[in-house]
Amino acid sequence: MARRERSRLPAGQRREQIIAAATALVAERGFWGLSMQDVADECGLTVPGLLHHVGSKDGLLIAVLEHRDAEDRRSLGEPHTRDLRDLCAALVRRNAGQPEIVRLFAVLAAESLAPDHPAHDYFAARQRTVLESIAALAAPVCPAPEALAHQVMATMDGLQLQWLRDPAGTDLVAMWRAAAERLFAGLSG
Amino acid sequence: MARRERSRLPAGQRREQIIAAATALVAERGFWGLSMQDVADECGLTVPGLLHHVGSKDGLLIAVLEHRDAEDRRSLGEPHTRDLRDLCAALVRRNAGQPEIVRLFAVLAAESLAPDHPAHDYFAARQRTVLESIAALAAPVCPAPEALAHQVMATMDGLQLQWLRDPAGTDLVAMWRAAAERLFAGLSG
DNA sequence: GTCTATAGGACGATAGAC
DNA sequence: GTCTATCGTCCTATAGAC
Repeated sequence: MARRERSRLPAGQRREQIIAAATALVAERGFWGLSMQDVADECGLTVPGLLHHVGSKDGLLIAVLEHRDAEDRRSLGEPHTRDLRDLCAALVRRNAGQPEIVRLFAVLAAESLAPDHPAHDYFAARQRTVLESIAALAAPVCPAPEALAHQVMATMDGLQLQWLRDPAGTDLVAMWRAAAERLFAGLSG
Repeated sequence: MARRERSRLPAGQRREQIIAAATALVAERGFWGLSMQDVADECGLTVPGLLHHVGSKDGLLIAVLEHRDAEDRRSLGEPHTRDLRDLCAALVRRNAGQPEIVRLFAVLAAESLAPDHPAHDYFAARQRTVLESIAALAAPVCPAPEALAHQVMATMDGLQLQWLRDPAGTDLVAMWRAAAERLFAGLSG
């Protein structure tokens, strides 16, 4: 990566730029493999300049994840007002258009299994809420909503990994369509 | 981790010890997060002593993966002589007893999405062969064996991630049993 | 087969000037 | 808001003795 031009920016813009650069680099290398130097270079900053904005390397990761959450809330609306089948399809369609974000989550989800990873608690909480949301949506039409929730989440995560590993030879939306048919076959809804 | 006693060992035993230690540490931190110093400490060696056996850090990872492959071949027998449903159940049962190995693969599978990761090609090839094996087993009893293969692999990988994140609150074998019912419901076999 | 010694960097973070 | 300078630590890898 070439070092960019240096210039003075307002703090808000600079922060956005930093988060965008860090998102790409964390998706590529994970958190353990991320270097502040690379992020700084990408932004046309020195490392102390970068640290002025995010405080520490952990702070940078937290900023990235919080920014993602805000984006998600803005774009997805109220999940509990939708049908489970439609919600999943919409989610898959959206993910198919932003492989870099999907990769960010895939890499961090695995890396953060380690209890001392800075995103460990974040991903533990995320798993709980995702499973609960799916189960709540499935409850009216399924006799075992928790079991279905586990399977739905697993299928989405697993298919995404396959797709990220072979984006050219693989169609995420098509794979999900086929999988959903089996997943939702017996539902009364 | 405390530094162990130093002693001279035959090369074969030392290699096994190194691979065991590295397996645990890679599962914990991934490859980018692995340090040769930690592996050496765990084995009661200095870093140059460790490098004498594995050549380089990449060489250590390759040794770990090759050792896993050998173990798998020894323990699983000929996969194509079995029924798909039974094979999956056996695999899940086995994985439920070795969370550390499952974590090794989960972490490396995500990390190795990066094209310059030393295990990138390994995991790309692995995905191809796993999908082909499942599809071959499914072909006699399923009209769309490739689609089923994607879904079976995705479900196993995804459930394993959920289980690793919450081993106490989650039962891998039970989750798979419930999922398999939906997965294999319409099969003619 | 294992060591000591060391090269040669990269790392995250801080202090303080501007 | 960004810099220079620097600290102390960690890293992989090599050379050569034993």
